[in-house]
Amino acid sequence: MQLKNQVEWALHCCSVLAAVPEGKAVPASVLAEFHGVPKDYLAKALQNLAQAGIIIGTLGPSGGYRLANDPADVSFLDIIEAIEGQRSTFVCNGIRRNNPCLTGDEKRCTMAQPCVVAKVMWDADEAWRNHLRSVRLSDLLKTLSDEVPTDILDKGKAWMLDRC
Amino acid sequence: MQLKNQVEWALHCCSVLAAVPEGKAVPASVLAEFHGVPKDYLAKALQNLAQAGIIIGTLGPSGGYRLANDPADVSFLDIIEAIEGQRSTFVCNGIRRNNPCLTGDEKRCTMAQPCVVAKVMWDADEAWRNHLRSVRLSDLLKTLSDEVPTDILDKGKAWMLDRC
DNA sequence: TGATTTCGGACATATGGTGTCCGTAAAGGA
DNA sequence: TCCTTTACGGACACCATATGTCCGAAATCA
Repeated sequence: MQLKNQVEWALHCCSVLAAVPEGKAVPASVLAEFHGVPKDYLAKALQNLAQAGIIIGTLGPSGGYRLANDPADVSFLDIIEAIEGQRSTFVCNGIRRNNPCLTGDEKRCTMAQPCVVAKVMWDADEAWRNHLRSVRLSDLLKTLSDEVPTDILDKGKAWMLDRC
Repeated sequence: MQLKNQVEWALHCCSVLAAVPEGKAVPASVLAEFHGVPKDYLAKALQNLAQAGIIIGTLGPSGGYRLANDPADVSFLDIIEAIEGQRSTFVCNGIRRNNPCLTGDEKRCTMAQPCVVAKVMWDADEAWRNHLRSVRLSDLLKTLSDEVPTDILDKGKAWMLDRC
């Protein structure tokens, strides 16, 4: 069980878009070159982010992507769910139903209430999501400015502004 | 991103083994029929559980599987990791390294400290695991005896004892 | 000895992640 | 108006993994 590589790309791309001056649009090709990932495949991930309303794509020269909302309003979970979908990591196939020593009525009675195994798994998923919901892009930017040398951060920004 | 079906099967199998009288061994074929899943593929999952030291397999007639430890000492996480492995759901491919506007020295400096994006993701994984670590097979048995009608539970136990 | 069981490997198939390519439409500049 | 740039959407190929099946070997017990 493993998240797609696109999740890592999407998180880093959103981090970049949050750091870029408001109004500037960054083309997918620039984001791809900056992160060293295949442009066409990254484009798919960016399309998903756009469909989820996290970023906005504009056409034509000087077009590209920009954040749709304030970085404080975008959580890690928003970005991850835009790429991975919202379904839980655990799917209950209801194998209780296959119990060979139950009558039809008893099966219906059993299946009427949720599976206790599934409930534990779904609670764990909820703990995972709660943590990811609590971290916003603004928090990420703050941590970055605290932990990464200023000149390296500025170098990246300058490189980015130079081509959008 | 989705857990294997084998995880569901393994959890339900361990639940059954925890409910069976001590000393009794349940063959893989019986567990497969009880849950209505393919025997040969379930056998692979049970082998993983055995290698992880969660269950013990004994050969020959009247052989089969039994729990290796007290149900209070077996967590959901133990079972899941035996099937899925222990690696985190998020893998950091270090795309920071690909930043095209950094010198070799600056890349080394950047990569020296952990990626802040990855740290958030790993913390979320840890929250997931902490919840699964906190739930034991004994808790599951207790919930089952609370929420499932006694006659249905007994019917299953009788069916199981009848063939092992 | 023969039946039963786990164990381990080999193999086939299905599904989904990864990556590429192409045509279309929209936007801006010459 | 024409050309370039961009996002958008679909189609396709490739590959890793999940799923499922089969077989032989070794161990155990009647």
